[in-house]
Parts: sequence; C-alpha cells; structure tokens
Amino acid sequence: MPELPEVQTVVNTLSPRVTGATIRAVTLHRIDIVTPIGTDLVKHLTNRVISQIERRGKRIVFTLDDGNRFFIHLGMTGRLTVESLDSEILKHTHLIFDLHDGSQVRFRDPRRFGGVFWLGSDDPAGTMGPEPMTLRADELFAKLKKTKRFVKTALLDQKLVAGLGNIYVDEALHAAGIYPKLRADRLNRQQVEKLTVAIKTVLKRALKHRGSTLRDFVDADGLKGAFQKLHRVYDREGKPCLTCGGSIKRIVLGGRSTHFCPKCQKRSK
DNA sequence: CGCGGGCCCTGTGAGC
DNA sequence: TGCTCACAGGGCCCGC
Repeated sequence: MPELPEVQTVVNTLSPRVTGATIRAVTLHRIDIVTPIGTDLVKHLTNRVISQIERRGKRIVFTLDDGNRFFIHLGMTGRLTVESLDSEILKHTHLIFDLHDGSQVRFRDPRRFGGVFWLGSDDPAGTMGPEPMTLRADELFAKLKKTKRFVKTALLDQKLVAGLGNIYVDEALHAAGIYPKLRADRLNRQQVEKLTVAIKTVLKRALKHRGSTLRDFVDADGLKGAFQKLHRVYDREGKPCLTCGGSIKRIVLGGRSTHFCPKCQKRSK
C-alpha cells in the first residue's frame, strides 16, 4: 500500500489534526506491534504533546514535547486515521491515542507488516538512503554503480533511496524508458539522468492525486487516493501501453510483480 | 559481504 | 454457493 506519496498524504492529512495535540490516553491492543520488544509505549506517550509529525522514507515520524521520537510504519495494509469516539472500532485496530479534543488516532493493520517503532533520541532516518524528491543524478549514478542487481530490485532497496516501492519503481522505469532487468551498474549517465527526473515526476503527480488506492490505502480522513487511475504500467498486464500501444508485460523479480512495456523499455541500451 | 529466497500475516478474488 | 489457491503497496533474516 504505502509508498512515499501515500505516506506523505497520510502525514498531510494527519498533521493539522494532531500537531500540538495532547495524548490523554493510549490503548495498545497488541504489544507485539511495538519495537523494541518490551517498550512501555503507554508510559512514554501518555500526557505528552505531539509537537511535530513528518515523513522520512516510508516512516511517519512523531516528535514529542519531551524531544523523544517514535515512528509508525504502515507495512502493506496499515491505516492511520483520525476518528470520533463513537465510530466503530474495526477488527485489527492495534493502537489508539485519545486526544484532548475528544478525537482518536487509530492504527489498524490486518497483516501486521507495519508497526510502531520507539526511537527515543535515535535518528529517524536510521540507515535509510536519500529522499528521492531531492535526489541528484550523480548521487544515484554512484549508488547504482555499486550493485549488480536488477535496477528494479536496487530501487526497492530503502538503503539506496528511501520511499520508493513496487508501484512507483515500475512507473518511474517506464517513464524513463528503462528495462527493469537491466543490471543497475550498467546504466549510463543519460539513463540515470532520465531516471532521476522520472522518479520525481511520477512521485509529484502521485502526490497531487493523494496516492494510489489498490485496495487498502486511505489517508487520515479515510479518503482513498486517485492515482491508481493514472498508472501507466502497474497492474495493467495485457493492457495497451498508453505511450506506444504495445502490450504491458508482467514478470516476477525478487518475488515482486514487475510491470513494463517491452517496446518502450527495451532490453538493449 | 552482497544478494536471493523464505518468511512474517490476513483478506480477497479468481477459478474450479 | 463454497472451497482452494495465488497473490497483495514491505522488509527482516538467513544461508550461500
């Protein structure tokens, strides 16, 4: 579900509702969604003020008034929403913050690939790579030079660039006319230049449409994204390429679905 | 030590 | 209608 545009959309909709809010109570229904194991989240958060909320990679980073931080990762099916007290608490709701104004922030994640990660004073970025929106082509070129993996697989590595996922890597490679199975270290300067621009263009357009909802994604207000209607390759196997009319192919790389147009994204050069 | 594969989970939709 | 199976936006951990 959540890649950079979706996570940013959650932050954008959550921020005005929680920035400056006091967490009056914390209800943790499953302690195993919290990392490190044994963290007393209730103690850390109760009666704290949320002074800031921001995105780093695919992480939603909260800064508290005591300077401590934690982040929530949405995994595949995570939702972070603001709801009223009387709205039904759905199955798989693992964490609830009661705010001073009577609203609740709820974290719900059926597959539990997401979770809550206590940082304290640790760096929210961890070992993550640079943000794609401010990425420089020479920087990406240097990183891709260091690996023999397929360019598709390399771009999914959050240590290389932080925030891209399966949808936007496929979309960006298509926009740049690059074959997904091309070895990362074989891309030339012009290709990386084009790829850098394509990544930014695709992410910017996706953000403008509040991300992609294939199934689960909603923002903090429960609103779905609309960018899935504008995908040019992702989840379009067998359909005509919107650029050249060729048939979109689906292959599996590193266990992930990969969609591309064999005519626009040629194997050679 | 880089890399590929397995695995962690639940829900859904296609196919029989 | 009901069952089985493949698959899903992510990422950690384990051998090789």
